Amino acid sequence: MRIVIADCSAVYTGRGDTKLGQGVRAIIIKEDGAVSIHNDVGNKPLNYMGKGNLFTEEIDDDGNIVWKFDTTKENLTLTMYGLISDSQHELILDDEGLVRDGTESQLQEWLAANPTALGGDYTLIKREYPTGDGPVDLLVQDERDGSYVAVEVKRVSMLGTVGQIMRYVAGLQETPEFEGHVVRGMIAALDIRPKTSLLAEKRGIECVTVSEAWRIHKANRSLLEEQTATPTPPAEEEPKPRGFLA
Amino acid sequence: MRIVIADCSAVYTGRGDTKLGQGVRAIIIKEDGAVSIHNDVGNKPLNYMGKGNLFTEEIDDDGNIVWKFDTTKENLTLTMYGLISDSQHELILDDEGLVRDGTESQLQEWLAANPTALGGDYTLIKREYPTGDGPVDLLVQDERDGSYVAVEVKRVSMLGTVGQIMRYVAGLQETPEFEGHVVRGMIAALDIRPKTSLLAEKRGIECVTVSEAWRIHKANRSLLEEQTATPTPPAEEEPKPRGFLA
DNA sequence: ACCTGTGTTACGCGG
DNA sequence: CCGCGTAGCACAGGT
Repeated sequence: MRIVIADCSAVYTGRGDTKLGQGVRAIIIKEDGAVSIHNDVGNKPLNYMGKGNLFTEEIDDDGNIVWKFDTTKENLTLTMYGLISDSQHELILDDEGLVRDGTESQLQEWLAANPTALGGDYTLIKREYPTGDGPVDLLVQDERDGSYVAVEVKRVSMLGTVGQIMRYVAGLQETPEFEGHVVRGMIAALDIRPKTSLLAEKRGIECVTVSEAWRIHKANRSLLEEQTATPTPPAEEEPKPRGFLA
Repeated sequence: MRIVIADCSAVYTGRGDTKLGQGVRAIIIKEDGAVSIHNDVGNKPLNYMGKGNLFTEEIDDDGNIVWKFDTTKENLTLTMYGLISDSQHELILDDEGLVRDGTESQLQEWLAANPTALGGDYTLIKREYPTGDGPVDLLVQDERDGSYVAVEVKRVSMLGTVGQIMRYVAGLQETPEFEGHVVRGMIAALDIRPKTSLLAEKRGIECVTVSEAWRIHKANRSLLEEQTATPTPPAEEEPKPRGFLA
């Protein structure tokens, strides 16, 4: 990783256009070619370019160093009027990398294995069920009346989720397989924003907050891990898809 | 800005949970307290914390330096097993900051002033029109048949836009003011993804790609700026919404 | 302080 | 390679 502190300005063209006036900033160039220009505020860089760009160095008419980072679609040009610091460091990456917990995919996995956590006698039809308008997170069947429910799983559910579900439900209702069947929409999330819940209600979409059940599940799970301490893998079998597809 | 290269590990809890194993990484602490931990790949930090956190330093039982960055809702703990480099730099920020061009809000402003660029005899009713399900970017009226059109403006329009419009149109159709009137939905964007365009079609939402007209508008605009060359402030006064400090 | 929407979102996963 | 959806999204702007 190369770290340069320099008095510089920058111009970017590509997905949008930006101009950055003169100032002293930190420029970070990573091993994979990714570059970012930081001021002394916030987490996001002012300008940046992903890996896979072509790096070139020139000197302009005024004797300033000009760095270019180009791809076929984007260009970042950095002009340096003065160099304050330039250092290189060898970073070592551990092979585990960053381990995340509590992601949406984990939530989805858990709900697929325990559909009753959705608050009814539900049976899983399929995860990532293709609706024709994109895949819905879970498709389940309500055993009480045989109706189908398209479930969108979220960590945090905001207004956009409602439109997303409306889209999926509309897609399913157009599918011949669901001719004559009732298809409803549902949001299952750790946190459903008040306005979202209101709007969902208006659109006939059921909202289920699963944070409490999830917390208990996680507690039990870590307890189990402690007790078993890897004598045998707990088999954690996922119920296999059923219904008309399979 | 303080830049530390160290052999370290990190634990984060808050919006999610993450664990970062031991490795040599770059730690950046900015003037406002924002901190980020970078490996040598990509633009995004492995771990980070926004400004406004409480920074504390301790020594653990093994003699390692432990840095904590805490807010009421989040905690980032960084343990350092070895220090490779530690430097401080004074960055200077120009008062212009980053100037963006081609943003969605500029697009919206332009289309509000030139609704015929939407490809018909349209008249602007209102920008950011409240639908009850959130404000729609533009509400225009089609002078040919008196129908109303809810326009969602995007730089790049993807599938989610369709659900967004469906939501707005549904919201408007429920409003008493539009009782008995036709309300349609429209996407106006520089780039509409093929699948998005297809789905929008299916849902009766019109798609207009305005990239060409926008390009011409921008060209004319910069030409105008050159000609006038600041004899009088071009009245074009933008309210000067400044970025970081204020 | 919370909610809402944009972003050169970045990034990973699937086709 | 592109499309699509998530993210500890970050961040700005409004209420």
